[in-house]
Amino acid sequence: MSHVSSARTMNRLFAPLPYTEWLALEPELEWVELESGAMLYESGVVLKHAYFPTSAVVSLVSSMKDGASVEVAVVGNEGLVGVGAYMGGGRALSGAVVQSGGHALRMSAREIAWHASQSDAFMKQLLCYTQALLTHMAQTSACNRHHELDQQLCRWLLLNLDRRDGNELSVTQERIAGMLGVRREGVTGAAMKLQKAGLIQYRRGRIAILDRSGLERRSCECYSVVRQAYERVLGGATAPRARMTRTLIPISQAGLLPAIG
Amino acid sequence: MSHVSSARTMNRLFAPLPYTEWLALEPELEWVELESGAMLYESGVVLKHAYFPTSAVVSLVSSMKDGASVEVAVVGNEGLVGVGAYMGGGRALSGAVVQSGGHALRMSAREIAWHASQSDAFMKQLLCYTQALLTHMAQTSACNRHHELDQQLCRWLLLNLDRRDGNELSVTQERIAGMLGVRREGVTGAAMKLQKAGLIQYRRGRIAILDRSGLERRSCECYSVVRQAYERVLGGATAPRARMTRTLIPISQAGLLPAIG
DNA sequence: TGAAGTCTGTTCGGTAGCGCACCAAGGCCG
DNA sequence: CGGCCTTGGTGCGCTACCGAACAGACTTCA
Repeated sequence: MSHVSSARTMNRLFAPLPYTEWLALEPELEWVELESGAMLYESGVVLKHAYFPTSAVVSLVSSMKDGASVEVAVVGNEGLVGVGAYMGGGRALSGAVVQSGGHALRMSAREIAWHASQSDAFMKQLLCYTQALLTHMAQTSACNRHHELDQQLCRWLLLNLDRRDGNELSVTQERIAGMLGVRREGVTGAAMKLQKAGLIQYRRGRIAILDRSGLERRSCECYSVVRQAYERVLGGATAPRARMTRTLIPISQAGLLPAIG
Repeated sequence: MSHVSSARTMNRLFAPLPYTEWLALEPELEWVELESGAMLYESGVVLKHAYFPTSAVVSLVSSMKDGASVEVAVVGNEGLVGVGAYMGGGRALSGAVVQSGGHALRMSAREIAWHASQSDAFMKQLLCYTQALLTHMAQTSACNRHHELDQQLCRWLLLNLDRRDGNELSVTQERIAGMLGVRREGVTGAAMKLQKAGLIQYRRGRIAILDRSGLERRSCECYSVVRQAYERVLGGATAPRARMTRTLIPISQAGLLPAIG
């Protein structure tokens, strides 16, 4: 697995670690491929692993008995899925669904708890991320309550775009509806508004973003609040992923990424 | 301040600490009185203190530019307000409003960060609480989206009751509306439903709970999910506060608690 | 006792989103 | 090619909640 040695640059939590501490973590990391739509775990279960997405994007979802659900946060290569693994209890605080297929590094819950307790630098990274996650969740909650559907859709698209390559998302309106906690028809309506405004283009499970800054303008304040929360906590080198990776050589990822979808 | 020595039993986070670690923390704790309605801090500011409520109850609130707001969690003597103080960044992730007046212990942000890094047991308590808080926030978010106002009101009343003495809350409908992120009139309607059902009695800024188990039945699942999250993480000794304190000698608190309201 | 302020109850029109049912258009596969 | 499944677009009645305005009731304090 020669990929693992480059993992440090592919999940941003690892980047600031001293080299010696990285060496201790590396043997515990395992590459996994996450398929779009897969459920990593359900709320409340005992966590076996924590996942550090590299190219994948994962949604944290809170769901009710009757099947209704809402996304409470999104995780890309700036964070990890399964914070419960090092916070005690070791249980999942919400469900985790792969929003957009790709790769991740995973570490067993036991190992991550152990290494967090041993390495101050690693723990600091985990805690900083968790704090940003709290902000993310709080803002999402307020946004769901007060803002209109098309604004929420803008926020959702932007937060997902920032965690992916390219300017297209492979997602059905049905899935988005589940994340925003509304009906599919509602998303249809909101998406059409954005399409008529020339911001996006929708075609059967694929959304192409035509005007990103237009989306940002149309979005509510929540997007930038959340984004700033991550930037503040993770340091300056946190430009949106799309911008970051555009300057990378795509070949290094060609071997990792199958057709996105 | 002879009260401080009893603080260990009055905020549950301290209870499980080894005695020697408690001795290290105690000198840093300061009693403060929190007045109902006071804002401890606003979202995003640099935290000066973290607060460990004893008899007070504090709401964590996410608010938008236009003044709209939602409560994302409630904190009583099972937790602390200002988790950002030990998570890096040191900034408030949300606003904090005193929901119900009373007392709290506070510690400077610097000291709490320092002691958390020094004491594994203390850090464990903090992290366990933070995990429960995450669950609380996730569930609240889903509840706000999917459940009806009178169910949400039940949840809100119960979560606040569990963190207070007695079976009365001193709170205006206006304030509740701000917490649930709805209009005051909506709360009036929901409260009247509950009153007609014989569950509560409302009179000008005071709600008396007439039938607690009825409220629990009428509430959505969210109340019990949240409550179990705290019980699981904080250990078995986490009966609702109302039940717990009914068996305590009230004299020890008479000196602390002014007229509630 | 009276006036001012606070809190709750009520009304009325407007609207965003729900639930349901149905159709139309891709895309997939035999 | 034709059938099937998935996905997206539409219409319609309904309900919960919004926005604003106002009246009544309780509390406080002069």
